[in-house]
Amino acid sequence: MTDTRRLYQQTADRVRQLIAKGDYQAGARLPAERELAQQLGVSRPSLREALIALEIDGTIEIRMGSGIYVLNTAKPAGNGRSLGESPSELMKARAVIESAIIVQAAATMTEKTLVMLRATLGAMADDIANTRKPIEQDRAFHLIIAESTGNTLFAEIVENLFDERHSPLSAGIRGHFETADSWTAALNEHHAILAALEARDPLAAQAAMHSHLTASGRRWLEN
Amino acid sequence: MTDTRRLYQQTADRVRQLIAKGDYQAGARLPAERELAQQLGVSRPSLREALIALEIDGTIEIRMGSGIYVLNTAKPAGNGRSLGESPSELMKARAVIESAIIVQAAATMTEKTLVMLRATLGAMADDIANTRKPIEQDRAFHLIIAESTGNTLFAEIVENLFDERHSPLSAGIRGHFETADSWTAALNEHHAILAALEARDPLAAQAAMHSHLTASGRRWLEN
DNA sequence: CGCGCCATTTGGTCAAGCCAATTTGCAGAT
DNA sequence: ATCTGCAAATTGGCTTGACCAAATGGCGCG
Repeated sequence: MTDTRRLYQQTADRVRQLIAKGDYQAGARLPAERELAQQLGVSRPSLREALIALEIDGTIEIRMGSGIYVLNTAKPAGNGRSLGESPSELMKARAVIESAIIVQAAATMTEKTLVMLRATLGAMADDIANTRKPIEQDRAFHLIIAESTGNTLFAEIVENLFDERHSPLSAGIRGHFETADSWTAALNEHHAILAALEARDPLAAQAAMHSHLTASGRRWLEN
Repeated sequence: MTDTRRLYQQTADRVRQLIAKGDYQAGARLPAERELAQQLGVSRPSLREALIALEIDGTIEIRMGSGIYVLNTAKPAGNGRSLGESPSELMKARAVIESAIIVQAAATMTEKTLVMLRATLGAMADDIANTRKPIEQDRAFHLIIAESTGNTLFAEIVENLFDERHSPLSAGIRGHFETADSWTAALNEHHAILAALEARDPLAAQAAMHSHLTASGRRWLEN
C-alpha cells in the first residue's frame, strides 16, 4: 500500500529505522544533510522537516556546522519487564513512592474524594465477607488517592506499580496472601490511611501508607 | 538579548503567541503559508519547519489544500484540581518522586557511586563550556542516584519521567531551557545534591533534590 | 612542537517555481 | 429558482539551486 502521509513523516520513520537497525549507534554522526537527502531520495528541505521532527522527539541532536548526531538509545518501549526484580523490591518501591504521593494528596483532599475512598472500603468489606478477593477495591483505593492529586503522572505510576504485582511474572509467588485474615488486616490499614486523610494530616497519612505497604509486602512474602 | 535559537523555534513561538493573544481562536484558520511567512518576515520553508513543530505538539492541524487550523485551546481552568499543564505536572511529579527516592539513596550511598556522580558533573561542566547541551549528563546524574538504591523500579521510574520531557508534547516548550545560564544553574544544584550525598545526609539530599527540580521546572516554563 | 589563520565541511536560510489536493464559483441543466 | 458539474482560484506539498554562518581540520609559520 502507498503511504499517503506527508513526506517528512515517512522520511523521519526511515531515519528512525536506520538508527534502530544499528547503522548508526548512539553518539554517531549521520551523513550530512545534502548526502542523506540524496541517499533517501528526498529534497533537502523535506529532509530538514523530518530532522526537526526527530529533534523534537529527542531521537537526534543537530549541531550547527558540525553535524547530526544520534542521541540516547534509550528504549522507553513497552514492558521492559525482564525484572530480576523481587516482590520485596516492588513493595519497597510502592512504600516509598506512594508515601510521597499521599503527602501531596492529603494537602488537597476534598470531601468528594473521601466519599469515593469510603465507598471502596465498604465494597472491600463486602468482598471479604463473601470470600471474594477485593483486589479491585484495593486497586481503586490506591488509585483514587493518586488521582486526587490532580497529577495524572502520579496516577499512572501507582497504577503501573500495582498491576505489576498481578503480572504473570509475579503470579507464582502469590497464593497464601489471599487469606481472609490478610485482607482484613489490609482493610484495617486502609481505614487508618483514610482517617489520616480525613484529618488532612499529611505526615500521619504518609506514615499510615508506608506502614500499610511494608506490612502488605511482609504478608505477601511470609507464606 | 538576541535570540540565538533556530529560526523555526522562534517562529513557532511567535505563532503560539498569535494564538495565545486571541488573534486566532480554536478552530480558526491561520493565514496561508505564503502570506503568514511574509507577515512574520521569514521564508516559507522556515515557516513550514515551525508549522511542523506546532503540528507535532498539537497546537495546529494542517489540511492539505485547505489551510492551517488552530487546534485545542483546551486550557484546564474549572474546578481547581483538574489537570495541570503537562510540563509543570511532569516536573512536580519528578520533584516529589525523586525527592523520596534520594532519601533511600543517601542511606546506602557508596564511594563508587559518588565517583560516578562526580564524573557526570565534570562532563556536564565540559559540555556547558563547549556550548553543548548536557542532557545526557543530566539524565545520567538522576539515573545513577536512582540506581544506587539497588531497586530497579526506582531507576525505571526516574528514567521514564526524565525521558518524558523529550516527548513530542513537551517539545514546544523546549528551547528556552537550553541557555548556558540555565544549565549552569542546574549544574550548581547538582553540586549541592552531591554534597548532601557525600555527607550521607538524607534530609539535606531530599531538600536539595526537591529544590533542584522545582527550580528546573520554573526555568523550563518561565518564558 | 605549538599556535593561529584559512579553506573546507556542514547546518541555516532564502528565493522561485511547479505539482497536488481542496475549495469556490459560475454556468448549464432540470 | 435550484441543483449539478466542471474549471479556475486557492492553498499546502515538494523540489531545485543558491548563498550565508558556524564549526572543523589542516597547513604553514613562529
